[in-house]
Amino acid sequence: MIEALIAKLNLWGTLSAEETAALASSFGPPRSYEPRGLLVEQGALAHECTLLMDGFTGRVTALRDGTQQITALHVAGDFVDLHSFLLRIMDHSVIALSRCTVASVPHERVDDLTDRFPHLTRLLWRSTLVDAAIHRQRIVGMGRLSAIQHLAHLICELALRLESVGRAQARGFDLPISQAVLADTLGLTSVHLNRTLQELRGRNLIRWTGQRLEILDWNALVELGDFDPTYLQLGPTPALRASVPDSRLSA
Amino acid sequence: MIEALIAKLNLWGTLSAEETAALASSFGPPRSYEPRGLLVEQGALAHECTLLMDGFTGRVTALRDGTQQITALHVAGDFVDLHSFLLRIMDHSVIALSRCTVASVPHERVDDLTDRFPHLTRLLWRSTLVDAAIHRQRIVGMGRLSAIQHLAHLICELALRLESVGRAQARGFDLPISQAVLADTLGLTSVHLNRTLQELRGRNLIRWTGQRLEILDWNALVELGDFDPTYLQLGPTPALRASVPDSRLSA
DNA sequence: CGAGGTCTTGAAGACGATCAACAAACGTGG
DNA sequence: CCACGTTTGTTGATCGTCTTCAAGACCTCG
Repeated sequence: MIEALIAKLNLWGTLSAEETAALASSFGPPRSYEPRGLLVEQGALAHECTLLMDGFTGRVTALRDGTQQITALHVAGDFVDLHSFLLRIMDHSVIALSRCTVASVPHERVDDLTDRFPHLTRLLWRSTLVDAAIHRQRIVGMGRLSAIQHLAHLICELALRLESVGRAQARGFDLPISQAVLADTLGLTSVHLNRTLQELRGRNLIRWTGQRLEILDWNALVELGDFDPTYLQLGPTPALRASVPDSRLSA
Repeated sequence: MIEALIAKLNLWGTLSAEETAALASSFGPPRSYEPRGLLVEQGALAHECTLLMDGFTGRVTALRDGTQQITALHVAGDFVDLHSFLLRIMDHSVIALSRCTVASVPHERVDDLTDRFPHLTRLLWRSTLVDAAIHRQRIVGMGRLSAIQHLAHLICELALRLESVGRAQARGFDLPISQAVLADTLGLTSVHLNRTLQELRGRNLIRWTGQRLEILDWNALVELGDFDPTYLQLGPTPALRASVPDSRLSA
């Protein structure tokens, strides 16, 4: 269950057997949430950090006027609130966007781990830095890209993040979330997101039927969204992607 | 010079004399930049972390089409690229937005500090988590607030961040940056930012003549921008703010 | 004094929001 | 297995915020 996390951390700097064991043994029993389930509440005092093992969750901040903005999407292997360990009071909620399963580590345990394992600490720290880099891409997308460009960018990002934990293939990935969620992520209305999605389908770049999002033209998506995967820090360019035929060139 | 940083870290968990000394002695000599000066380049391999001691810098990501988005503003006491220590290759540039002075720590030195001082490590880590929280507020602002609301929010944020390092008073603060910079930060055109600024001035909320930004009605700005300072993690509500008369109530 | 950057203004247009209604899909219980 | 209510997806028409393009005023500093 937590192999996704271990694999992710190992991508950046190998964990010793001792570190791996200490980390793996820190998690409590897995538990599940239904879509819309609340994992952590905005304003609450956190006392544990939660790892997403399967499904999708998101960071949601609710506005006075009743609207909400999703500031981050999480995939398997992501900590949904590792920052709560040092920030304690949550500046946003975390909710389930699909059926999902998670496991948690008490803050005292993280404290202990960071006291004993500087190397592991740096790797955990690093994972929060990648979160921040992803935030920045969202800012760029909202500030300087059009709706369709930003959506293309987000799809590329999700594809690579999911692929890095074995949850996506070159052809596509499961994305069992609603259009409304995607709209709240991109800062659009669900009406406009729907139209943007149709545009993307009309251009034969993607297909998205219920669960499965199929990528029909990876290179065109990358081009459209001005997508540069460097910020995801996934190491050497994933082999899979490199082998996808450039259908734009052949078109 | 680096007291701003020390003070900031001490806000969250006191540093021992040894930790303070080790940190303080890690910085190289101060150096200065003129506006538009390039501190770190997008795509470059970083080998040191830079602390801003005075002035303003920003994280800039350049788009293919020639536009740019500023994803973060830094004030005195902020590390401009602490994340480069663990991410190495920069996903954005850092440029001077005003005349400013900085000092740097080699990555090896940070490595050494994080090996020896777990507590200090957590405080440094924490500062990057606050950066991320600020990113999230920018996302919320761009996604769900109007231009004038987002601008009000940003002004509130800058006021508190500057105040926490002694660079702002209740009446206002120096903000020697151009409107174009502010526009790139909020994801607007400079034309529209200018008009939004005039609206804010017209409502008698702020005055901004050259250098000095004067806050005429703090409470109205907070209300307009839906500003909740929790995410800045500045500890107990600053006394200064609490003592500002509520001119909206008295109006 | 000239030059470049910054600020300001106007007019027109586009992208996305809003409002409203309906269709389709889903899960649940009768 | 169908009936039902609820959530999700889709479409149309209109509106508004912000963009774009263009030009001119101002300002600072060599």
